Amino acid sequence: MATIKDVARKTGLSLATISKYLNGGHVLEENRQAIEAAINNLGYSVNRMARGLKTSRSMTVGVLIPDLENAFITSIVSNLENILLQAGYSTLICDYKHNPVIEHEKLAFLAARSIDGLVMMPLNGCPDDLRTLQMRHVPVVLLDRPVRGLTCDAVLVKNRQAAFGAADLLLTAGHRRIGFIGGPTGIYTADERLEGYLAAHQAHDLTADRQLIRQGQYDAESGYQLTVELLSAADPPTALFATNNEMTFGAVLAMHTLGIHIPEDLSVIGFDNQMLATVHQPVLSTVLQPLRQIGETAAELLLRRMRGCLDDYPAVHQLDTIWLPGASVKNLQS
Amino acid sequence: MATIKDVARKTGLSLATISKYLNGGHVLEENRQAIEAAINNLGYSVNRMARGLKTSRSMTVGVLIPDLENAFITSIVSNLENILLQAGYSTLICDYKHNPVIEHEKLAFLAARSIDGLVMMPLNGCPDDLRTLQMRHVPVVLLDRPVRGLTCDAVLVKNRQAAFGAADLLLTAGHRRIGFIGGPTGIYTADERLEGYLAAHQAHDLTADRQLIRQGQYDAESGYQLTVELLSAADPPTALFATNNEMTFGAVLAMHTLGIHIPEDLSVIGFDNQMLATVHQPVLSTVLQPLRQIGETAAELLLRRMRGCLDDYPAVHQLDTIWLPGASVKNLQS
DNA sequence: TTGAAAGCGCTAACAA
DNA sequence: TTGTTAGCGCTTTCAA
Repeated sequence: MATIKDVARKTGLSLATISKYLNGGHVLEENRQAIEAAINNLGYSVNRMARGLKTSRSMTVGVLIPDLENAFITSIVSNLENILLQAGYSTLICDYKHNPVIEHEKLAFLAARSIDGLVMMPLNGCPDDLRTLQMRHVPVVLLDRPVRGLTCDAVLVKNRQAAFGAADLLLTAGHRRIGFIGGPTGIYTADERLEGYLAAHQAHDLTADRQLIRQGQYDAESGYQLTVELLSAADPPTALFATNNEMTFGAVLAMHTLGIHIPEDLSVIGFDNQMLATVHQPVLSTVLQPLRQIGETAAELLLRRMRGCLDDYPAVHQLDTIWLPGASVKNLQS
Repeated sequence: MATIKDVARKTGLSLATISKYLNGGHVLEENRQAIEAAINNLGYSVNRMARGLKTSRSMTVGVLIPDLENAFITSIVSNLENILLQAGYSTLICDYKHNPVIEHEKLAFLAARSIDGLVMMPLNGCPDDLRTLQMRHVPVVLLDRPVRGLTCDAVLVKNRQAAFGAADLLLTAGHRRIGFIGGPTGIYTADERLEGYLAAHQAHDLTADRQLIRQGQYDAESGYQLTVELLSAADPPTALFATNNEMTFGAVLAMHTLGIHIPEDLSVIGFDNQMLATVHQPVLSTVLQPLRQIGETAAELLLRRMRGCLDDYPAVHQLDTIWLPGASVKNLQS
């Protein structure tokens, strides 16, 4: 592989001049041409490791996510990557498979990789590890949820508002028994979504039957299981709100297994699973997160921080969700 | 950040000894303990860029795929990553969005990143770029399809056999007009799958009606479009075989839009889209690719090559597909 | 605008 | 088993 030395030799200029050119410095026009010719001729390209060693910047951003097989997540990552790449950064994507042990390991892995920044969708979040990173001036942007006890930039969505909207829509359609398939207590998004559901009931001067509120692990299995439980109970709901991507999948699977027709037998609102929503018959009314906007917001925030701008630190963006209107809600009034 | 020098100073040993320890060399027991103590104490970790500069290995593998939002692909990547990570490699994942221009750009990007190996699911494949990489002794493993005119390791599946099986199943069930939703001519997997379909007809002493064979862009839009065309033709098929992940999605969407019932009105066999297949009512009989096995086979092959073993070069693995039995095929005989 | 030279942190001869 | 040393390719003072 050609090095900067070869370019210097070929052009008769010094290392310093070539380096200056490479880094956008000013060089005499005729030298510029000579350098460019030599570079093309030799097929030279900068050795990133040498540069990184010298500058102690890797031009790499770590991306830590719970699942690489979830289109909801990878869509965000794809948008992130686009923008970071344009700014000259590579992304080192790691997947912790919803496992807090792996989460910690991969965070250590990324930290040892001398990343210049980190975007993370946390489970536990490993606040100590993140704090260490921040102390080394590696900016961190959280996705989807904050980490308790950690001051940090974050890009979130308006979970409460979204869940309120969904429940309100069902209540307004005359439903009084609305099953809620939620995530684990203590998980930020799960708590927020449940609050929104409860607040909608209050707004209608109603109290939700606690029996209708079921909480699982935010995975397809518990979505399935809880739906079966809810629907086979003595006094089943007339509507169901599944509150994340996986649980929506599990819930729909359960309804199919039970031979339940949507929306004749049961009205349904889903969350995030756009593919399922559109392919479902009828189309599933669904709360969608603004994946593109989440990715772009996070990327731009991180880039700003990596440039050293801490103006609005900590910035917590709360984005609006998107309503995908379907035909899975039956109006009981009409 | 602590360096190897700090560890040397703290232990009173030389740089070389520390380096040897770091790289698995033998060191006196008491020195070992001293080194480990110092490392913990200082929070030392190897500077990858310095090491890479010296060894000219980045311990990074490039992964170039057409789409990061496709669970069929990211599932392979996830399995790949697992194994490579265990072997100490990071993966640099790039997504070219089914765009040959971006494909070329990202390949250049990866090449400039001094990757130690490349796993690629090609569109054009950029044989010249890949050849350049190979000449630099960067091993390349192709996924899903070979690149014309390039000698290269590859991990493929038995497309012909899978398509033969699907068509044979429909023919055996008494179907004589089987719509084929295929990919573009010239694309390896598309050609192979079409051949399998045709061969099954031959095996039944039948000739497929050319009107029933439609070829699109392997995307959801053409899957939708071609299905609409096929079903609104004068003499529509009684069965349909969609031959990739996206087209299966498009086809199912089209049937729903047209109000066609599966399998009463039309028998259907899909490809790859496991989520859709299982959530569909009834479950869609589907050809699945062995995602885990593909990822693992590719990772192990690449690791072997990166270790310098070229024993069986070029190795072309042809893996068996998996049959997901559903209830979407109606038997016309009974 | 250009050049000389030091040194980033590490590995790998080679010598002891 | 341990230590000395050169140098990987680059950036960046500092001086010219």
